[in-house]
Amino acid sequence: MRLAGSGRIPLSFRFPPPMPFSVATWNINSVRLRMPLVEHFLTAHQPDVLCLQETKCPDDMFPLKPLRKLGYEHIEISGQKGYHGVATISKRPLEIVEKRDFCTKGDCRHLAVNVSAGGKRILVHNFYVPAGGDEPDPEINPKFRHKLDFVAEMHHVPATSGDDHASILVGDLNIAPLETDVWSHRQLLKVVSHTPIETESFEAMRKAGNWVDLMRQAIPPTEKLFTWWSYRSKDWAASNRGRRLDHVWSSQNLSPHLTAMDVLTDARGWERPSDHVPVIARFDLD
DNA sequence: ATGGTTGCCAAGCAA
Repeated sequence: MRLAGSGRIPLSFRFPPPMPFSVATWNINSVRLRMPLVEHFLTAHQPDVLCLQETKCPDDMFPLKPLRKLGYEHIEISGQKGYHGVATISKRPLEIVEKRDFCTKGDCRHLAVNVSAGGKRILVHNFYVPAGGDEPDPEINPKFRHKLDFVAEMHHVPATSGDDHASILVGDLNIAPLETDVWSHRQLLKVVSHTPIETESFEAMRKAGNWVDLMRQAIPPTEKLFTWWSYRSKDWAASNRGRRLDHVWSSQNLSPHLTAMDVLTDARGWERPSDHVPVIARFDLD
């Protein structure tokens, strides 16, 4: 959706003109299988930066060539065979900052890069938080324990900012924090992704890092908003049992510059789709 | 209440 007047100076009077900048996030669920969809998405929507999760692709097999051909010449990857994996793809130069091994399990679930835009250095974190298995009890389910530990460690990822720098955090965070982030709050209270222990730690983590939830800045928390629909549904659109598992956050100094938040729900209906859809945050930077 | 699908890679495991 587009935001109405942001209270700033009208575009037509601004000099120098604002610099558009956009960041997208998408859990692609196998980047090699879905390269045609990635290429279509980049061609149609032209984000400056695309953060992918669940690439399921070793680094030496990552499809660099077709992305470079589309003008995305700057690519940082952190992949492994079969599972997990993140990649950050950009039209603008990237500087790798960190691939952090949260919970020291050797999983490829995080990648941080710097990108310059509008006179600012922007630190972009790309995250793939563990799904956590089925049983929402850390005592009997090690995968849920891992998820809680991972989010606890994310409490120490701050939204660093200043006159000349800012931060963005995106990714599949595998938690739907608000009641309107799931199709039925009541029916999902004991379902991993929406349990109180997860949603409370999630919101505490966001506040501890001084992050702004840009999706909910753009789209009122009273509205249902989903980014994921299970494959285990005959008709995902008709039943619409979705969840908001993918997120876009920024530092406080970037949030006033947000101009649009596009959740590409249609992508769930593309041929051989991911179960997640892309989300694009658009900014006008000074 | 249970099982429903997909992708890895070739049997379950993870989601």
